[in-house]
Amino acid sequence: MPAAAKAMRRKRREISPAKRQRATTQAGEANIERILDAALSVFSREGFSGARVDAIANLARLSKPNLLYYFRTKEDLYLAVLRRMLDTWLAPFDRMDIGDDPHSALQNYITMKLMHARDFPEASRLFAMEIMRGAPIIESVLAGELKEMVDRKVVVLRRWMAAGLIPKRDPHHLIFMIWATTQHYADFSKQIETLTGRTLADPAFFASARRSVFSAVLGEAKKAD
Amino acid sequence: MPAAAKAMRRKRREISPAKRQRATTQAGEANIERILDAALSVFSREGFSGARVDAIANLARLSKPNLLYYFRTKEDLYLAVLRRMLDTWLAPFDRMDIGDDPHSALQNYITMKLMHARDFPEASRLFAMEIMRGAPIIESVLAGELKEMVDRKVVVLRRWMAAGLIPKRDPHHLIFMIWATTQHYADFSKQIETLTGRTLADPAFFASARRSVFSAVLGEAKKAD
DNA sequence: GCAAAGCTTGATCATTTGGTCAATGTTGTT
DNA sequence: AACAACATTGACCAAATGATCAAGCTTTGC
Repeated sequence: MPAAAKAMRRKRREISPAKRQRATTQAGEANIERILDAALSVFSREGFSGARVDAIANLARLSKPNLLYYFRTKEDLYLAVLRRMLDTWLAPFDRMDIGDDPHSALQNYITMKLMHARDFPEASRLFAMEIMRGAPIIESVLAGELKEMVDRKVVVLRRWMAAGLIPKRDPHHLIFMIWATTQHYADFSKQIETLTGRTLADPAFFASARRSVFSAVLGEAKKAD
Repeated sequence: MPAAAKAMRRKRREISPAKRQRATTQAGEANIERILDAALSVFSREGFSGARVDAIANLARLSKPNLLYYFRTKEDLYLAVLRRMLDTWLAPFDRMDIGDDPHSALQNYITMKLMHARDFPEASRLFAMEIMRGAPIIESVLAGELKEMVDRKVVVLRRWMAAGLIPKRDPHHLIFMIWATTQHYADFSKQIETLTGRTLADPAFFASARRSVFSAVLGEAKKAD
């Protein structure tokens, strides 16, 4: 392959809505699902460069050329996985303030994030890796969609604080604290398990982690829960 | 190279004390320093597989074979970088309780961790990546050295809590919270900068981040500072 | 001044790996 | 049945990349 063509293909691509790969048959749909699952698993562990298309194909019980039939390039596949992950990542945040009082809104969000960390640690790790790489792919999402959401939440949080409903803090740091603490249980689960011998899968451990984050975010001694 | 020999070389190696690479001349020493710096930079961004020896060599202003003269293999280099990083990572934690009252001990540690996040974000990211990969290399350090340290700290924290000097919490979660929140500012700096337009390099932002972590860990409204 | 030890490099290998392609199989539709 | 669209694969390619090596260059110690 001529170097120029390759460079063209490798040109940074933004995350855009559809561009769905092939798939018409029901078998095809199922394959795509399996590929995306496998890809998430491998990418989140090995990173983009470390992931081998071959390994993903095997995990999805497909031959390599067959995988490449559904996703033309490794990068296309990576994009698809990222896009899918972003949806589940952004949705709960967007839904945060819907109703209720500040306390339950925050508690619900934290609980949801922790459940997410417990049930989809790979997605969390993939996100972390992408950010650590400098977010070359999802930069636009961060600066666009996510920033708008955050700006909105900041307004809400300030309102709550002004009304004395939650402790006064810098709203940005508050948000980062929730993200940092909850995602930590997914991203560093290996370390946590080595040090404590426990996992979020253990309900008692989940509960204590939840309480810990609650008290950090909402202040001391919420007897609730 | 025969596949068997390569497999042998790639066999998992533990982190052991010395095994210093070459270097006797002062020029050699300087080169090794430059190589390690460059390697940290590249590894922390691209991961082990994504990092190209060539790129590291260039960054260190050396030819690729010259770099390989100092570190026989890419893996040797990765090990050396990890080992060096672990030292600066573990030391402050080990020093945490030396004197003073609980509050200043924790405050000092948090401040130190935040400074570390500000000044050596690459080291933090490398650590994060290694853990997310499943810690294949530093597993033994986690289970050995680090676990012992943590166990000791947990005892101290419990004592402080029993004496009513700091709020009662699960000590493990407290430690994780400090790590998660402080390292978040290094590992996710890209996201933070995109969302807030600010960096820990900004003293005001550093101070507010510090305050945020303080109040999360030590409870509300420490009027100090 | 000179040998020995350390350092540097251009050229070159061997392997890995993302990606292609032609040929073949399978499924669904009329 | 037969045609078309979709799916699958073995064989293969070209580029990237970790690693080697012989030959030359510097520095150090005596």
